[in-house]
Amino acid sequence: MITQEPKLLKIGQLAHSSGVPVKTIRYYEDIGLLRADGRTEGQYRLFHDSNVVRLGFIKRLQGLGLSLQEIADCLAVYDHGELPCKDIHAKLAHQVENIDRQVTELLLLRQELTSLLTTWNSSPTTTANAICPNL
Amino acid sequence: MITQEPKLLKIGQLAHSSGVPVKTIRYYEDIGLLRADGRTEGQYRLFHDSNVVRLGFIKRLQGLGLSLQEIADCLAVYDHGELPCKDIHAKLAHQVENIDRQVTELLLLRQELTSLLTTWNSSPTTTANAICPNL
DNA sequence: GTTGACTCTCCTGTCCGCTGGAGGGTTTAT
DNA sequence: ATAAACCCTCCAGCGGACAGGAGAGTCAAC
Repeated sequence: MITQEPKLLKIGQLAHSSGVPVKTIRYYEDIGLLRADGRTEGQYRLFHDSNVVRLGFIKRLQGLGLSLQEIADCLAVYDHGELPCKDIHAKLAHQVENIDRQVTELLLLRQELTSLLTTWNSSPTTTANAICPNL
Repeated sequence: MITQEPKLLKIGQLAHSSGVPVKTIRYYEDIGLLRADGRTEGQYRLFHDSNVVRLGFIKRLQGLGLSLQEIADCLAVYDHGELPCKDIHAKLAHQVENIDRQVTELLLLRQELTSLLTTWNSSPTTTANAICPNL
């Protein structure tokens, strides 16, 4: 039986191996995204190393425009596999819908931009259309 | 020849027909997204009605997560069809890349979330995995 | 056992994108 | 002529997501 030791990290180590600043980690703990798994005698936070992954997850969600509050909701799914699930399930489903909407809008914008670009390319320096009509 | 009268709107009218609050319009003017096309005797702003469209554009871009600064850059394309274009062209192209990246990430997240949802559905109330392993 | 790096709490400041309010002038309708 | 609605400027504040720094305690190494 392989004893997989769950390493405990001090905040600086966690910061280092997650790429998230110490200050931010403390902030996340404050608002409940994270929980230290203990403290030393001298009140140093100790984090289970799984928090490296957790922070990665947070950062990924955040990179997609979710607010920390929304991320907290998502994390609740992981933390309590428990049964306020109904709400959370709905929320997640809702998020998925949001994503779909976002994607289609993005694609639309993408098209607009690229068409703008090609217009720009084809009429290289036509100062004529100084006040662009295609707005 | 059809004389297309360019209507001038007071800020309230512009607000009404664009759906953007008066305060916000003034703010946008402050930071240079918009320009009043004149003032009355008594210093009331007057806006060309094309600004209705302009505000719509701004709001759409904003809805897609662009900062007001980035939007300003985009608008510069319209306003000066002029030749800092090189930078702006690059920026727009960059935006397109960003969009692509965002879309792929969104789709990835979407998949994660849906798989989470289905897992949840299939194992209805398995309190067993209270601390979810698939983080 | 002392130095230097690390950490603690608490408080303040920053940037963004507004929003609210005070205090006061302007337009428009009647 | 007056009231209601509208507009002006300026300044303050707010929520989100941190970052900076003061002042003090702790840990690890030599």
